[in-house]
Amino acid sequence: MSLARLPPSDSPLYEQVRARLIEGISAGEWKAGEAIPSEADLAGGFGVAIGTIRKAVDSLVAERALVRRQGKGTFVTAHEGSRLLFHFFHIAGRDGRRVLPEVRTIAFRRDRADRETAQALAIAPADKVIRIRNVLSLEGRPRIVDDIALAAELFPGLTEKTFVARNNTIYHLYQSRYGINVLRTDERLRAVLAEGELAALLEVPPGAPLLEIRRIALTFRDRPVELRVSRVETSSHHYHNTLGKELG
Amino acid sequence: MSLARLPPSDSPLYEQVRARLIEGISAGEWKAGEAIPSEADLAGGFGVAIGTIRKAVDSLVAERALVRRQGKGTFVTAHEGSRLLFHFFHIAGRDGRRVLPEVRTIAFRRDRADRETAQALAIAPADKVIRIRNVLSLEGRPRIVDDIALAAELFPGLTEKTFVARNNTIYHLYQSRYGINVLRTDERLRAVLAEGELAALLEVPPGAPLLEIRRIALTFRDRPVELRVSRVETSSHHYHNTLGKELG
DNA sequence: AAGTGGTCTAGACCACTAG
DNA sequence: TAGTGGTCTAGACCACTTC
Repeated sequence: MSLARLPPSDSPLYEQVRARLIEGISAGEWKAGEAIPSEADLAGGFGVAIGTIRKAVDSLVAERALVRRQGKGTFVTAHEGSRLLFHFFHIAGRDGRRVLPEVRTIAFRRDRADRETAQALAIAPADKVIRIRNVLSLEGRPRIVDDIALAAELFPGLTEKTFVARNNTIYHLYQSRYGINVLRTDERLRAVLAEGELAALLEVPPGAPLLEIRRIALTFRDRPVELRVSRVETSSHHYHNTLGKELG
Repeated sequence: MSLARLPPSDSPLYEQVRARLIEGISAGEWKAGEAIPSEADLAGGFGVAIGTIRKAVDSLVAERALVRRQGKGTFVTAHEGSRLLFHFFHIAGRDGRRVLPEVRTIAFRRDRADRETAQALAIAPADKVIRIRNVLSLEGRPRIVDDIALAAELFPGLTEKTFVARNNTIYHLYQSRYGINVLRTDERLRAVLAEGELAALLEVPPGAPLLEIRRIALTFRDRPVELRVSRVETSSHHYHNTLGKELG
C-alpha cells in the first residue's frame, strides 16, 4: 500500500515520498486524471509534515507528472486533447504559431526488432514489435511522415483498428488503454534528403531537404516506450525549441 | 537598494522577493560568480520569513540564474568553461557524446539591421549591429557555420580583436565584459540545402542537406541579446534535445 | 460549511565550508 | 567555531471549489 509509514532511510523524506508517489502512479493505483490523496491525508499516512509532502509534490508538478488544482486536489497528469500534443509536438508555422496536424495511418504491421530498434526500446533483438507509419498533414498538405516502433509486449491487443479509431493523440492512447504515461522524450535531429517513397508521400522532389527527428519516448524511470522517426518538410514550417526556462 | 522592505502589493511575497533578486542581478549589484546575501540576511532585509526567501531562490535556481553551494552561499550563475557551453550547445556525435567545437572567426563587421534582424533583436530597423561569422570544427573538420548578429548598443567597444581573443565561450564574453547573462534561448530548426560559400566552408557539395538553427538568445525579462543562424552538417553529428524533465 | 491547495511564519536540527 | 544552505516540523490564515 502506498500510504504507509516510510521505512528508515538515509535519503531525505521528501525524496522517499516522491518515490512512493511515482510508484503509486506507475502501478496504476491512481490513474491518469484521477486525484491523489489530499496533502493532509498523505502527510498523515506517511507520518511526515505537510510541508514535506508539498516539496515532493512540487517536484512532480515541475516534471508535469502531477497537476494541482486549487480547491479540488492534486491530479495525475492526463494527456487530454491538445495539452499533451503541444507538449511534445514542436512543429510550428512561419509565424511561430502551432498548427494542429491531421493524422493518417498508412501502415500497421507486426515485426521483429532489429538491432537498432531493440536498443532504442531496451528489448532483446528479435523481440516482437509493432510498426506504424503515419502521414501528418498541416493545413491540408502532407508535411510529416512518422515511423513508429513499439514493444509489442507493452501494448497487448493493440490492433490497427483500435489504433486508427483513437479520437485523440497517440500518447493519450498509450495512457488511457495501457496506463503508460509518456513523461519525457529524447530527440536527435538531423538534415537528410528526400528520396523514394518518402519524397512521394511528402509530395516533394527527391533531393529536397527534410528534417529527421529520431525520438525515444520515456515513461517513469526512463523506461523507453516508443521509438519514432519523423521526417519533416520544413519549407513552410519549423521545429521550435526553447531552452533554459522551464519554471515560472 | 535591493535589501529594503517590500512595498504593499497583491502578488505573493516570494514573487516580489524573486523580482527584487532579478533586479539586483540584472542591475549588476551582484555580479556573475558572486554570492548574494545569505538567506537569513535577505529575510531580515526584506522583512519576510526565511522560508519565503527559499521559495524565491528556489525558482531562480530552477531557472539556473542562481546556484546554491551548501555551507558557502548562493551565487549568481557564472558561465565558466564547458558548463554553459553544453547548456546551449546541443550538437553531439553518433554515440550521443558531446564534442568540443573549435571556433574560428572568419568575419567581423559593423552593419545596419535589416528588418528581420531588427525584429529578432527588438531594435529599430537601421540600428547599428555587429555581424560575425564563425566556422566551428568538430574533430578537426568544419561542421557548423554560425552567423551572429548583435545589437551594437549592448556591446560598446567590442572589436574583432577582443572577440577573437576570448579564451572562453561567446556567452561567457557577453557576461564577463558586458554583464549580460544569457538565460534562455528560442530556437527554430529547419532543413536546408548547402550552396555557394556555405557549401565550400563546410566542405560539402552543393545540394547536401544542412540543419539550419535560428536562435535568439535572451537575458532577464526575455530581452533579446543575440541572433544566431547556424548551419550544421549532420552526417556525422546530430542536434540533441531532451523534453519533459528539467527538475530532479 | 467543509475540504482542498496556496502562502507565510518561526523555529529546530543537520551537513557542509572555512578560518 | 561560526556561518552557510538543507531538511523538517507545526501551525496560521487565505483563496478556491463543492455541497
